[in-house]
Amino acid sequence: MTALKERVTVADTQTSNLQRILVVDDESSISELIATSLRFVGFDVRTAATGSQALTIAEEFKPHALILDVMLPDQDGFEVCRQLRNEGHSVGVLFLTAKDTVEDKIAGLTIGGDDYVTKPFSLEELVARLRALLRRIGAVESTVDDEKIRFADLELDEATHEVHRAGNLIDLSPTEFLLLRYLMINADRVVSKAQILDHVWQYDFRGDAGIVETYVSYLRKKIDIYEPALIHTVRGVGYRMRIPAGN
Amino acid sequence: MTALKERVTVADTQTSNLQRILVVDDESSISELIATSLRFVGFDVRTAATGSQALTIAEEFKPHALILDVMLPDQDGFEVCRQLRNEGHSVGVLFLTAKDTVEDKIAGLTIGGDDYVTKPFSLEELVARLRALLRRIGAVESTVDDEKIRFADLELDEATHEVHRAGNLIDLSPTEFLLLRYLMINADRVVSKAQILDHVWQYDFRGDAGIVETYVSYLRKKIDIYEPALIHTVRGVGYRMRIPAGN
DNA sequence: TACTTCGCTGAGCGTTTCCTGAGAAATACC
DNA sequence: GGTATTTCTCAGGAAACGCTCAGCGAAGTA
Repeated sequence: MTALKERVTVADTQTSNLQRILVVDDESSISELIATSLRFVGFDVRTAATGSQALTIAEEFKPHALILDVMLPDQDGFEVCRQLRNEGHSVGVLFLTAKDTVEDKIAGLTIGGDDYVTKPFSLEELVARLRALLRRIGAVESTVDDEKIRFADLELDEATHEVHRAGNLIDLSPTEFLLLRYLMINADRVVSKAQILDHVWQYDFRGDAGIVETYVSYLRKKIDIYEPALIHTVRGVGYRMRIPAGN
Repeated sequence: MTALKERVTVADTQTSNLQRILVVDDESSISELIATSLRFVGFDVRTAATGSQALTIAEEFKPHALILDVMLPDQDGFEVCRQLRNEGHSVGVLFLTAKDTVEDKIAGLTIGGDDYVTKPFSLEELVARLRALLRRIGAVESTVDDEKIRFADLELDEATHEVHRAGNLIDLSPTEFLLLRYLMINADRVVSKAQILDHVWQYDFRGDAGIVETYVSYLRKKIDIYEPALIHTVRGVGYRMRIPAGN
């Protein structure tokens, strides 16, 4: 599951064999952000701004999963979900909620394999959660993908949130975990600090790109105390995971 | 009986080899909640809102068991049960009752292998009771399942409600028991506090997720006074049962 | 070599997350 | 009816985390 494999050119035909995701949010900036990101990693994406629009599009698009804001102008996300399922569609739903959404609105969401992500989120996390959801509801073609990403002697397990290097368990904070995940997915490619910021940090982060340096530093102290070093900086460009060549 | 084995992709065909459960409740929110949850753990589920509808569906669906509200708009659950059995169907029935249902209505229910659960219930409990019922009436293909869940030197017996660690009997309250059960079923995976709340607590619980922390604390004081500690918190994500690696 | 830019990392601080004890309220038990 | 158990809330404190900043070193440039 490398980035290269994911970077498929998405034909906008109905009959692609990609996983179809319907993104529903009334803020177009949000839905476009998500849509662009999902298309880039190989999903077939449509967007809707209202609940009724979502139902109409779902009718013919037949998405494998929905990313659904709970706050919509016409009806709330739960209602959309209910109607959709009453019509027999068995889609997974990833709800988007504000951080301060009253807890009892969220109650029960995780029962059927659905999940929720609070705004503001980071794209890495959103995609990871979406993939986990698709796996759970069985919409993925049983890839041997056992929820693990590997590079060299590094192993990152999405289900347990564990990272091992050369057999040793490594303890990472949530942000460190997301950063490492992003680097590993893009192994052998250079990723800029701006890219990292856009994917790993929440989309409303307004800080300096210098924080990436700090977190790369943290990571190196945890995973590159082993030989050989895997995280390499490409001066003036960004960072790159790679196995150093013999020379 | 691990969570992974339960996480079967549910084909929506009539002729699956899954256990068939008919859920009968006039509140669609309840029946949908139950149906979703049961489908997720690998049952083939149908729902009905009235007694007569239940009889009609049972005719062709031939469920292995019913989950049946005793309060239905047209006739009461016992009557539905009686009619069904007069027609020769030998299904197990798990009744749903309000907490204040007069005891003598419930009396005698458990004689024929049936059982009842009071509303509001927790999904963990409902599923556990349903499984026990299916075992009793012999509808389950005699899995070697001896009603015990084991993890490391922990042993949880569903039949006796007893928990042992390293041979020592451990006394748990009902909620502690359910929580431990949920953690053990999902051993080696991270479960979020939201997931725990949705599965272990009653569906009408409207409190803070902080209560999960409290109960995890109780559990630790009872089962993790032994070495090694099995309940681990994954900061920012949730909890996880695991045997600490040697290193 | 001297200068400048870029990146690395340790220190510090405010915030969040988590743990746990104490006590009130509800429930079950005798 | 009274007692014990259980459930739940709350709040203090400890630890982890996210982030900023500043100083230092390394890499590029003239």
